[in-house]
Amino acid sequence: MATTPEAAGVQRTAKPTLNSIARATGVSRQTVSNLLNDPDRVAEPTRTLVNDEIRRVGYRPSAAARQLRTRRSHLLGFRMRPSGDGINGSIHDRLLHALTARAHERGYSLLVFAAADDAAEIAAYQELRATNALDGFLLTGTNHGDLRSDWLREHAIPFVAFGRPWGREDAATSQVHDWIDIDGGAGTDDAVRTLAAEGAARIGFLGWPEGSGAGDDRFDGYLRACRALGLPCDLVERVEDGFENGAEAASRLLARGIDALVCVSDSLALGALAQMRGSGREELMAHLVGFDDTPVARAVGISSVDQPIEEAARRMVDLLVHRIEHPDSPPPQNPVELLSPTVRRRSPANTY
Amino acid sequence: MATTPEAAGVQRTAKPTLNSIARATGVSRQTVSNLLNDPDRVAEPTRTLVNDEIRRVGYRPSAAARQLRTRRSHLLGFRMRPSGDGINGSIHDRLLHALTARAHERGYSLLVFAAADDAAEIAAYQELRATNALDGFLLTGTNHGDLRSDWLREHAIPFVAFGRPWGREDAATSQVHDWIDIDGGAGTDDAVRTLAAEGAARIGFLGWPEGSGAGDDRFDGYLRACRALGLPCDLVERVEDGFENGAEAASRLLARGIDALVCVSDSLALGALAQMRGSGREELMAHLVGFDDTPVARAVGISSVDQPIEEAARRMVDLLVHRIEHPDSPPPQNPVELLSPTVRRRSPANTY
DNA sequence: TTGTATGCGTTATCAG
DNA sequence: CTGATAACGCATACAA
Repeated sequence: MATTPEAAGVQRTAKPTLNSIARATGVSRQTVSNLLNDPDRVAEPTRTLVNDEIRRVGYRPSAAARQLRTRRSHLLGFRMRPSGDGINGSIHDRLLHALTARAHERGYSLLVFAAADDAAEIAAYQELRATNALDGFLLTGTNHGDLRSDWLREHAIPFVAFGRPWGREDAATSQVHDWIDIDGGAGTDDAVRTLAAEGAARIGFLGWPEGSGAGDDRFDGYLRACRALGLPCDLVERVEDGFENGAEAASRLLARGIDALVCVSDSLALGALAQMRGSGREELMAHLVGFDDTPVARAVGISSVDQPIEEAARRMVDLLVHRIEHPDSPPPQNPVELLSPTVRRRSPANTY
Repeated sequence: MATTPEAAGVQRTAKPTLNSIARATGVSRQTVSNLLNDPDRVAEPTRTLVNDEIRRVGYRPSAAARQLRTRRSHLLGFRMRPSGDGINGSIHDRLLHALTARAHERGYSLLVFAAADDAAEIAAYQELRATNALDGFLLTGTNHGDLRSDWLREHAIPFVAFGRPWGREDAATSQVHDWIDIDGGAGTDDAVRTLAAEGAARIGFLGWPEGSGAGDDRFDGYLRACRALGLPCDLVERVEDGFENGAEAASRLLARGIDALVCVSDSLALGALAQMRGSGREELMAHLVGFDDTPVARAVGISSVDQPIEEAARRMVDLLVHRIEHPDSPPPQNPVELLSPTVRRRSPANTY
């Protein structure tokens, strides 16, 4: 890689270091260090002098050296999940992006890693923690009896989850660990009420099989609203996620007579939409609500429950950073938080 | 952080280090180091002795210390792009996942960062390179006169792009920098031929406005195939990406009389599909081809050009790692590579 | 084959 | 308010 010196006029100087700028300004090395970490400790004459030199040479502290000394990497771990359906997966993408942005604002970076299953994820924690000294982890997709959170807690590793610790009676308020979640039940509740206010009397529910935390939660919201409104609450189909399944289940619901439909995902909603059209029940298309407000729903014009992902990401990072930087002071914000989603009302594109 | 010693029975031992396991086994510190970096240099009796101890205490080398010494972080940078349309965005997600997995196999991790535009991305390179000592970068979405690649090249920072250096006559073979790309033109070419073989005579093209590398490339493929086949090649609409735009443009194409349609994205294809149905031209839906083979296309049953993203990711990582670890030996693989996509033929779900 | 010395860039401790 | 000294964990000549 022998670059001829004259060829690179721009920046042929060696990488600036604490030492080099100390020499250049005639102060000692730790004065420079102090200036960076605790500016008030250094008096005015030297302060600007050193500051100017720092800017002049474009000095940036070495994360490795700092990490070696402070045992902090300023790195947060995030596991990449397989794209899955992809329609709903876009929300994962959105979360990652929001987390990255917020972490950056707080002086942290995200280290992403792939893991096939939860066991592999735990192994990754261990490895990343030991070698790369990750300061904490951001979890997604918590499920019943989640092994990951247990492991992390046992090892006293800071983390915050997107999703409640499901499977506990007190899931919605449980403080077994820090978490931020979206109140899915409130979303379906709201959807039912919106539909009912528009005149729907037989509102169907198209959800996931019993057993998934988020799915059950959304089902509960449907139940709650229908009962409160005195509407039938047995127009229910619960199937695995996916377009095809949505279409099939919707056809059964259609046969039983519904005049509106709430779905727990946009994949299912899209399938239902197709079924409605296929069955010549186009008038129902405007009374269909999906979940996640994915780009597909926006494009096709399906109403959907919009989750405040960016807000959730902000809180997750803030909470985690607090746990890392002030391990034994209580966080300024609630360590468990249920955020409310919003129903985005729209009607299928007229051409569609 | 005062944890009572007796409370934590599990692992109260200090973090194992090169020194600690050297002491425990009675050898010197660098013997242990050697064992790790060049196992052959240490003789059999000691080898297993030390190895056992390493496993016993679960020793893992400190990345920070190693990085400080070797000036290598084993970290690769990847910029998160805004989700955008989201339909097409899922391919970005897929790429990131594949890159992460391959990097892991090669002993590297991905550091993701957010940047609003290319200028911010360059600033991020500089910062991440200086502080976190990233070994290299993975670029996506190269465009005409890309500033990022120029900057990286000037600063001799290893990188590989997903996308050609557009805007050069020799884009398809240009070696101005390492890149892997999908041969979009081959994809549309293939799509046209497939459609023609099935009897289509007036094949339309729904693409992006002139000026985007990938878009022009795909248009070229269409042109090439139509001319070779003696088919009209002027049934063209070029609009900004999106469902609505796709629907509108498709209606114009429909009016001009087409019997098949090739689109440069699944968003556009989905819009076109809607338009076809809305216009009572359902028979055309089976002769529609999108691009990227996104989950939406799979769900709805739109044919689509599938890009070998995983393959591309594998090559990108391998190439970049080679550049990092063997800066002046030529890479074993071609530093620029055009991968062929595959047309996934399907027909719209019958219920849809 | 194994051990000794030294330095990577930073922060912490404790003098002056 | 400033500066000397030590240490973080590892790798790399070099010497034995």
